[in-house]
Amino acid sequence: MAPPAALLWFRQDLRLADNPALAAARAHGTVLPVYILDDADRGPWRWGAAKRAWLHHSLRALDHALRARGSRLVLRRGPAQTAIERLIGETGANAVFWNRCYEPFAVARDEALKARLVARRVVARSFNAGLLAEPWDFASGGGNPYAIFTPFWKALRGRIGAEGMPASPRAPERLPALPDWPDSDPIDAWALAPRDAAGGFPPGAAPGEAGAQARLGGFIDRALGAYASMRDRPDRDGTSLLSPSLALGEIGPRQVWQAVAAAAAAQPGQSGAAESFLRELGWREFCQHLLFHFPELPRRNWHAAFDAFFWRDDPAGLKAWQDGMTGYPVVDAGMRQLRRTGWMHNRVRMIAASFLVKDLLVDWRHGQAWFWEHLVDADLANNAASWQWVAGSGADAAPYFRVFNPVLQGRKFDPRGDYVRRFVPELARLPDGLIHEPWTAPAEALEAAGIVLGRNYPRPIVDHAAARARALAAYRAMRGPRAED
DNA sequence: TTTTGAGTTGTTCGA
DNA sequence: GTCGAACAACTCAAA
Repeated sequence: MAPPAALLWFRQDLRLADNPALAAARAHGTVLPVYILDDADRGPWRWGAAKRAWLHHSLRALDHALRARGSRLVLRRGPAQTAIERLIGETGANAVFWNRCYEPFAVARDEALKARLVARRVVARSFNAGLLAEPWDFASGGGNPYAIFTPFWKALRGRIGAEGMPASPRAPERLPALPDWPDSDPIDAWALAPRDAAGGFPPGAAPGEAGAQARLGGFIDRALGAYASMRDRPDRDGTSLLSPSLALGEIGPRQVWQAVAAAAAAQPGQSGAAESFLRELGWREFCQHLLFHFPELPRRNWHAAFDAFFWRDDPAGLKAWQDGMTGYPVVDAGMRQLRRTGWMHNRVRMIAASFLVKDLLVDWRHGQAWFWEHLVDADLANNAASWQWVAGSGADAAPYFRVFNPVLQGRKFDPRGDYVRRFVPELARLPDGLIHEPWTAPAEALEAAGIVLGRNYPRPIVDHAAARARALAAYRAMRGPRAED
């Protein structure tokens, strides 16, 4: 009789290397790799279209890699607990291994599942593959979760510096096949990548573990040295573009850390750049930390004072923002990059988010929902924490009076307008000096560029100076009642 | 317990 | 054109 199988439940860890649950499953016995499409568990935070499309290709890549090792990926859908118990019944598996997820629903679900499995005498063990440090790993001196990034980062950075990074398990070379494979859903039946979403990925990024590794290596060779300055330039390929891979665990933060730290050690001139990059990994950790300790983060203002904020109901403005038709070129370029590629440069995310929240005074949750649907790297913690950061309602957030000026930001970070030209082609023929504010262009310049404002490119839907003043007034009004106490 | 220093990413205004 | 200050208080983290 064949030894009982260990179920390896893939979740947001779609890789074979640096996968402690896989290593444990393999040590236990024959491995049954399974992925469960758990929409039923996720409530309102079912993954959006862009991420589902990425997931489709990532699962195919994972199955391919498993088959190259003599195994395969079994696909099931439904509530995870039902799917897992059914698989145990079908195969006689006596163990389940997984790497932890930290969204509130996942924590609750996995805890309940573990208790249930243990009661049935099934081994259930979980591991950390997704974070440098887990949310319960450390707290501030007072015992509270960190709420400010810098002390959080000092503590995390200091610990890794002192203790080093635990070694990552390697990808197994072979994974023995089961004598009988349980049924698997055909992936096409899941319709994760409908035709109109296909192909819309950022150039240079490829789904799957191998794609993530290639991207990391290329980034370190090509862009790490200049990261500190070039990371802010949407017109350059200066970022790692690893966010979609990190979001699904095609690569883990420890792998990224180790590779970047090794590059910095080999070339000491890069250590400053490497530190600034590692800091961004730190922000990812911080966001996870915040969500874990404040599960309401995607729904409620972290600063309760913002519950009294007066958001405008502006469907037309929201639609113009979503469509990349605000009349502010850098905002429109970003929003169109998002629709077309499923990704937006970080600097432009801030500019576009600031525009929605401060220039239009639209509730940050509307922006959060749009990003959730359209980002291939959608991550509940990053998305919620970052929108609240921009809105000013979040932990360690931008001060309310910090309102991005889309013209100045465009001139500063896209100085030649190359980024705008790529995504807003109707402006491509405007000279560099006018491309971030076409409404100020002389009539002959517009004519020469083939632009008729209001016809083939919109006039600004709000006047930024007036919108800024309105935003500051709205924030003052929010604070006002407290001042009278 | 109290105190002290500090806090990702900006903009505008006036000297 | 450049520079520093104001913008607003508040809460967190650590001593």
